[in-house]
Amino acid sequence: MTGKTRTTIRCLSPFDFALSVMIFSDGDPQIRRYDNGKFWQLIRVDGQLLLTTVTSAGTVEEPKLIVNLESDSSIRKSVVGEATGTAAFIFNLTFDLESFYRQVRRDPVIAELTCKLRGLRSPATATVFEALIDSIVEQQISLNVANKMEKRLTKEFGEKLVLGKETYYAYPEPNELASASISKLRDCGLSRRKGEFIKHISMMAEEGKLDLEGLKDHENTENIAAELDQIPGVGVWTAEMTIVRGMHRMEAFPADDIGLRRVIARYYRDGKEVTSEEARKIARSWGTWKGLAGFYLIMADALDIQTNQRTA
DNA sequence: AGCCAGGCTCTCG
DNA sequence: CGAGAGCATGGC
Repeated sequence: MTGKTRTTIRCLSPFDFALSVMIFSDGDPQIRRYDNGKFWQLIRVDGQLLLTTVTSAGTVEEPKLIVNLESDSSIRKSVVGEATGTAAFIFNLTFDLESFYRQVRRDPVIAELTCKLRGLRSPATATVFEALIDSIVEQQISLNVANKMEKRLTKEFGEKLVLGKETYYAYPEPNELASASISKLRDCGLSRRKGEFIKHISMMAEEGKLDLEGLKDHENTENIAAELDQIPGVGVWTAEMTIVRGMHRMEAFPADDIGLRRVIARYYRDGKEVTSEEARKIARSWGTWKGLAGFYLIMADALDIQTNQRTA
């Protein structure tokens, strides 16, 4: 028995769906991908895996999303609500972009980019766990290499959903990585060290000694960073990346990030390298959501957008 | 070939 | 304590 259902989501304006999911254009079709107007990935609700396909049915100024859910068993009504809620979280649909735009007016570079990339929202992972594990995988090595390892991790340890002749993989749950052997983690390309950190974190999460998802509810973002920083294998960079990409706390600003420093160098220093201290200084005029401003820079760079503004 | 990639920890001195 | 080595793979 299979289940299929369709629903729509209203979104806070503006929202440019195609622009926001463009980064998944080269994604693995069995894991997470954007292609030909469609975004898809598995979403887990109460242990049930749902192939979630999202398309746009509106405009940037009057956005509306269509969500199709498909599973290998029947889909209950309450599951539909939770799955669409997760989708809304992934795309950060309730964030007030206009007040972000108002805040960055002081900085001519970001202000210009927010006009050219109007409606861009930064996608997040469905769980904090996924953001944290991926960030550990991405420590030090190139994104290209890290992404390959993440795919191997997902296909090796994640649960799969078979629909017709297609197979999809969900991101591994804590228990699935907690019971992984170090040598199998090594086979995914991870260093022994990283394998041990990931296994340890997964065990802590599985045993309830580490409530990663609960961190989302903490008032103070700096406290969350401090708590994450205590975890073995997690430093400032990993904590901030996890907060930004797993919680949508865009007030966090990963100034240590080499990729972010590179785009800051491009748009503010004519390509001349900046230290993390300089990056922080430049970001002072970006208002509350500095992490989101950074994301705009990264996307602008990826799309090779030129700016007229230049600050010396 | 060797160096470097969205870091972090451990070990010396 | 601060500096430095070591780790993993793959692209250039």
